[in-house]
Amino acid sequence: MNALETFKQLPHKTIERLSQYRRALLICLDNGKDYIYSHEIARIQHITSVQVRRDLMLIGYSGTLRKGYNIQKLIDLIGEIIDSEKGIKVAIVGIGNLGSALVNYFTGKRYRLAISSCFDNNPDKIGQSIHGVPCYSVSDMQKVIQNENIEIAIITVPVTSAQSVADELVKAGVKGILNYTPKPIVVPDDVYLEEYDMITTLEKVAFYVKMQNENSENKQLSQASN
Amino acid sequence: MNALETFKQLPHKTIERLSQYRRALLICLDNGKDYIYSHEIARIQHITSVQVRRDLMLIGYSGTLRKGYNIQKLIDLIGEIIDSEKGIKVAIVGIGNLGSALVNYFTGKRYRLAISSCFDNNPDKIGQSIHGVPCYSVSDMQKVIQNENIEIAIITVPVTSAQSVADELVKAGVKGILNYTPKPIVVPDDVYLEEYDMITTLEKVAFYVKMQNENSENKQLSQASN
DNA sequence: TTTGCACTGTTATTTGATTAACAATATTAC
DNA sequence: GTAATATTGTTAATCAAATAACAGTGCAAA
Repeated sequence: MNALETFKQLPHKTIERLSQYRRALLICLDNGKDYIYSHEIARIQHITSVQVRRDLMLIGYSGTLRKGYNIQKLIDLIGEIIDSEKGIKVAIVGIGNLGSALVNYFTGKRYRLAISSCFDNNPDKIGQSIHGVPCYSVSDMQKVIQNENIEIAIITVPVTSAQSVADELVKAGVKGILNYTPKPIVVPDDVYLEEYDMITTLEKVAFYVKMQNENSENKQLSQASN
Repeated sequence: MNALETFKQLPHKTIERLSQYRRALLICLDNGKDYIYSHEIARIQHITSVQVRRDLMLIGYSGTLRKGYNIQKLIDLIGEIIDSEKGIKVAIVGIGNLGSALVNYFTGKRYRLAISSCFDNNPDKIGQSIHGVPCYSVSDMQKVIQNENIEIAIITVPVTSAQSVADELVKAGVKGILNYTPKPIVVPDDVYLEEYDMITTLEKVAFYVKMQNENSENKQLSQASN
């Protein structure tokens, strides 16, 4: 089995962690560090060192016994796995607060992912530059995406237009979509879709906080009755 | 085992889906629908109907054969599970674009979760109201959180101050933290922590897009050689 | 009736991810 | 040189989640 086949079968969670390892490693490199132990990476990421070693085993990287992993080499290998050689262009559709936050987040970083265009309906924004990224009208979206060869789109429009925007993006030929609206969208199988819903996450936190509160109330009650 | 114990053991993923079911159900209710089948819920959420029925089984809700689930009752039950009777107050720390987006997202909705305060260092923002939510100085954070009895905080500050903000929040007594900065933070065990990293998600999408591209290139190659 | 159908509800199986266990070995301390 | 130690690397076991299989049942149509 060649490298491509191996990488394709990496667990989804491992892919996520590799991205996180790399960011931690880049910081370590900046701090002048050359080698790092699995338990150091683990500590930064709040996971176990076994998990780290297992992930690195899966990508076929070997460290040096009692010396750890060569940071630069590991960064390079992770890059080989998750980056595209030619780079990938990303568009953001919907320049509200969330859209602006994302543009701001990503631009000027050293990633192989470039936010190359953004789209909105607001005439005040069309034609402007958002943190250095040109903003176009949504009506020009298909044209721009094809001309610029944009492969990934992030949807941050109001929930009501999420599906229609997604449909257009698919027509324009994007290969991956990241949907930040709270409504699930439908895309063909050959378009990779990732969805994230902030409300759900907050409600989840609230649930576990509630559970803990009820827990400690119960404890107090049972203590009082003793 | 009482209801509390049952709910506490629900799978994390089920909790997330319950939050999503409820939002879908509220929309159905607004549309004048009374009953809904598991496969209808499944279709909206892009999951299988078995998954839906299994989740509802876990929370002990029974539908009516050949009629489906009573939407209002199901909404109420989900509320009993994930909402706190008294409501929970939430603070947002860091009113950049992402912070504003979140305030905007949550306020005025019918959730039992209220964004009651936000915090920033920028003097232009302190004392102002952000989408109707008062903005205080970070230096007053502990005081405000305790006075207002805020239990959950969302961190959207620049990554460099994430940990120190978290430390203060813990000292102030929050029970749950949602960290949107790309760096993992450390909190005591009794504080529920949820972290989300947009860069990781985008890199993950990029990875799968890359895989698909290489896949189709290979296919073309092998077709060409035939 | 009674037969088929369209649902729900539950248990069993499979899959995916994490954790545990431990073998292998270079380095250090003595 | 030898024993102890700290590390990596791999396989085995466990845990969590999703899926499959199917039993149960009321309604509708014949």
